[in-house]
Amino acid sequence: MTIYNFSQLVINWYHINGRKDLPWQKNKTLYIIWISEIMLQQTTVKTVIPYFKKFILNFPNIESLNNSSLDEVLYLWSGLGYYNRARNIYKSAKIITAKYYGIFPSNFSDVIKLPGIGKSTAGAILSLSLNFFFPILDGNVKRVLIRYYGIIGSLKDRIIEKKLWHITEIVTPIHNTGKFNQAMMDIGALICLAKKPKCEICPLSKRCIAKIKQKWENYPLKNTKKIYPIKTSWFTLIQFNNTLWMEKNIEKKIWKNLFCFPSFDTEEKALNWLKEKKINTNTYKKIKPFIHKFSHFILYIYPILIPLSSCLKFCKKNNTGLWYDLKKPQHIGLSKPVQKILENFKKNIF
DNA sequence: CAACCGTGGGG
DNA sequence: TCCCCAAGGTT
Repeated sequence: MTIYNFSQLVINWYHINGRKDLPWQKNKTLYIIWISEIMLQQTTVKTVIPYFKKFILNFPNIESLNNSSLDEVLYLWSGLGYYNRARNIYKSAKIITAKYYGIFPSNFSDVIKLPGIGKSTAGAILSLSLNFFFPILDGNVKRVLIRYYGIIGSLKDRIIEKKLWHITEIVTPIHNTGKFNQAMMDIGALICLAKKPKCEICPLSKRCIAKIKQKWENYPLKNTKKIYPIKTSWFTLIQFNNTLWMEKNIEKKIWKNLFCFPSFDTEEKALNWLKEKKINTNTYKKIKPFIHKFSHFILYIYPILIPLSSCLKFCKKNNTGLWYDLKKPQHIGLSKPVQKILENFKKNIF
């Protein structure tokens, strides 16, 4: 099959079956596509949609982002994960304002220099928004190509990665690049599923090597599974009336710049810290522990509740602590476990 | 360059 | 329940 036929099959399929009504497809400006592409990194469409709508409503353009605070951006990102993406969007808004007069750049070398934008995302932004000729290589495209061409290997293999880039550069058409790229992602997300692909409705099944060999499970080869370490964290919920004490994660790598309860990897450290702050540790109440799974480790969270009868002053470097008001929540970034604890607290479960 | 960076959901 | 995966990029 010629390359022309490959891209033509994909584009023809797109005209009938492709997704054209996603929230970021109504007005495909560089800004809209940029935000959506960042949100969609390693995240499903279903999860992204409500976050995207809320984000665009609050930040309709680069200027609004530039005039905002990082806390406000992280507030709208809370629960979505991979918070570096939000920090990079904020950084990018500053860069775009300073370097490009507030207008999102439209040439590849400028776009890819922005933090959080790699080769594939840069290509996606420019092709989906402006129909520029740039190939992409996301998880969807990788899976479609690796099956269609019957490539033996793991997605983590650098050589496979390079080979796939070479192929996507060849199959991507010069015209209708935007439609083609969208179609490849649609086929990957709706048909060429990781598990149980729907080959019977796939426009590429006729010459797909994985389909012909009846071995889609082997494309791509599965990675050897890793054992994830287990870590523990004691969350100290210091309560005064309707407020809880929180501190911004500065030095911690995880949940950086988000707010969290003072946390310690052992109960002893938590108790010592409380004693340092002259808080009576005889009255604290243990709350049911729960597990939070990350992509690379498992965290056992042990919340302990310490009600105060009078408000204490805490010192935190750079004034990055605050009394979180449950009745009038500050706009700050919160991780999922912290959000869950706050919800339970509001429901009076503790 | 392998490890790091979150979270939700499907099978 | 458990395991794997999902529109990646950075260090």
